[in-house]
Amino acid sequence: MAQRIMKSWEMKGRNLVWAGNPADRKISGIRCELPFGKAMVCGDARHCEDRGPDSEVISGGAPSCDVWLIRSGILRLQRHASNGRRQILSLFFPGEIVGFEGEFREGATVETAMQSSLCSIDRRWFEKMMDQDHSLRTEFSRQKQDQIDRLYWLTWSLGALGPDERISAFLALSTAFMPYQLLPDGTGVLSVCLEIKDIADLLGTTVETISRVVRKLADSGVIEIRDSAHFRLLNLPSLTAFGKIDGIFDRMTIGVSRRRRQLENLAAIGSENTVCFCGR
Amino acid sequence: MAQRIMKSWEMKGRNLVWAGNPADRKISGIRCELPFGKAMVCGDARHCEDRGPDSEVISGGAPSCDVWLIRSGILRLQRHASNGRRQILSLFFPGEIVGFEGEFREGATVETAMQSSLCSIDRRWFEKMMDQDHSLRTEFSRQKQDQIDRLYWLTWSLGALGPDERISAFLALSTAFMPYQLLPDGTGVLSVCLEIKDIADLLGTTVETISRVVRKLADSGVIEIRDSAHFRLLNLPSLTAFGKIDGIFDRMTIGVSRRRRQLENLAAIGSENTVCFCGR
DNA sequence: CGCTTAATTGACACCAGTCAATACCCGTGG
DNA sequence: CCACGGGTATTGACTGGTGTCAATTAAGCG
Repeated sequence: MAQRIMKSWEMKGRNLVWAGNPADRKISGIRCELPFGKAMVCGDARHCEDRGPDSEVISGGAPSCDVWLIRSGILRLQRHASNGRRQILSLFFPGEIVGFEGEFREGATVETAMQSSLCSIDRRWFEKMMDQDHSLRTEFSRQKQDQIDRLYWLTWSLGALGPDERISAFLALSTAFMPYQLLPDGTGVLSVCLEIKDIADLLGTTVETISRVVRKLADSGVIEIRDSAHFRLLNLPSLTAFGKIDGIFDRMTIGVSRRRRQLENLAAIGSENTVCFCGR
Repeated sequence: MAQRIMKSWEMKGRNLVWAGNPADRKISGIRCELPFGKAMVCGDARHCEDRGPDSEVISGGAPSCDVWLIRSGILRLQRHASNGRRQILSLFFPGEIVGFEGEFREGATVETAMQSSLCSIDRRWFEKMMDQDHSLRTEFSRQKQDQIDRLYWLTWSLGALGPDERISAFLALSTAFMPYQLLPDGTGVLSVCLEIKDIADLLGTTVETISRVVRKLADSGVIEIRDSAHFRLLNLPSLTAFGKIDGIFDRMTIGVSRRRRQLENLAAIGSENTVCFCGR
């Protein structure tokens, strides 16, 4: 079974949907929703979009009239420097809402980092709901806080850690937001679904350095390289230790995991027993 | 007059209060308040504290039962790495509220970066107000957004820019949150009220590099070094250009400036015509 | 005036980015 | 089935910037 899944990943290449939620397709094209506390944010199928990788979602200056809910995939917030360098400031994950409050200033853009399914929500309506519904506010500010935590980590590791430590930490964190197939022996196979260039630009380093560091990690027996996009993590604890995220791993991943689980449950049980507010 | 003020800065050294608001002392020891929209957050004098530099305000893991309003001074959010390196993740300025929502995780601490006046607010009460008062929510989320913008800038410049560019940008930005005395000829004298070490740890570099870069800037005629804490900025536009903050300078400083102005006005006009909710 | 501390300057080394060459993967076409 | 080509990943050689360490100078303070 694990073999079969691996196979499908290999066949589809980098841009894949989450493994383990075949039910995902059940709601595709019908309705996309997200429970926020007791409330439910949704838009109907007309406002769902499947985007290929590197598709622009929010462009710098222009204030979009829509807010976006990520159903699947990963978005990146990036900014280009005049020297041609690009820095990815943040990644956004399924269940998160982006584009509310003009959070993205001139020069910064939000794009899909892989094939993603997005759902547009009317901004006005969302604002109204935010003001009325306490549980929505709670969930939203929790999201915000998660994003800030990630940003804190990135800032900290860019400023205080070396590329090798950052990469180790990222690999460890990836187990929470990329396909990670646990094996019987406790190790697991990580399927990197981001382009290496994106990872390099996120971690403030280069693809060459990543390649070197990954090889060094393999040589020291912490990971095993299956191919350029699949690593078997032999020693996750030492990755987290070397990456200096011992104490904050859970805190940084719990939100993303929870939201993903919610989306999966939603797909599985259907939406008959949930309240649904719609922005259209 | 400008001379007199300079003198007083020199005499008091690094740890000074904002110049230009002598009225500040009027409310000291009586009451500290901050207008949030129509509402007003305040605590009475018993809950105001003057802290010297390097005083711990919020310590990592332990959840404080209080929220803090900064009346004057600057706080720093920092995190220590095991290699002894420290990264400052964010600075907080007068008018800002810190400590709400367990924003600061284990390992991270909030300390005063200079002499600061803080006002403690009851957490429960603040939560209640946040839920009831729309204008307070608006102001608070605006603050949050400002902080995130600053964090974005820091992340971006740590990842994509060199130390010299970061330092130039920081000098330019400093004109908005440190004493900056405009001179008739359009230049101005910046009084750096943070320790150099703090700046180094914020910008992910070292005091030596800062010293070298500052000298290079002086040699190229962009700034003039009066003493180690006072620089005359001869060419602010070229600082912002070299620091790559042309388009975002206003956006990054307007919030801090506005809040400072509000505090000054408040001190000047007194509080007789403002509504006051008190957390105690 | 001398002590302590911070700021500056200098010398050095090394990490990591840059550029270039090679190897690898994968699809195409013969 | 193999040969070929385009693109990506990897490896290598090199260099420059920047952190590190140490020495000097300046500043603050009793």
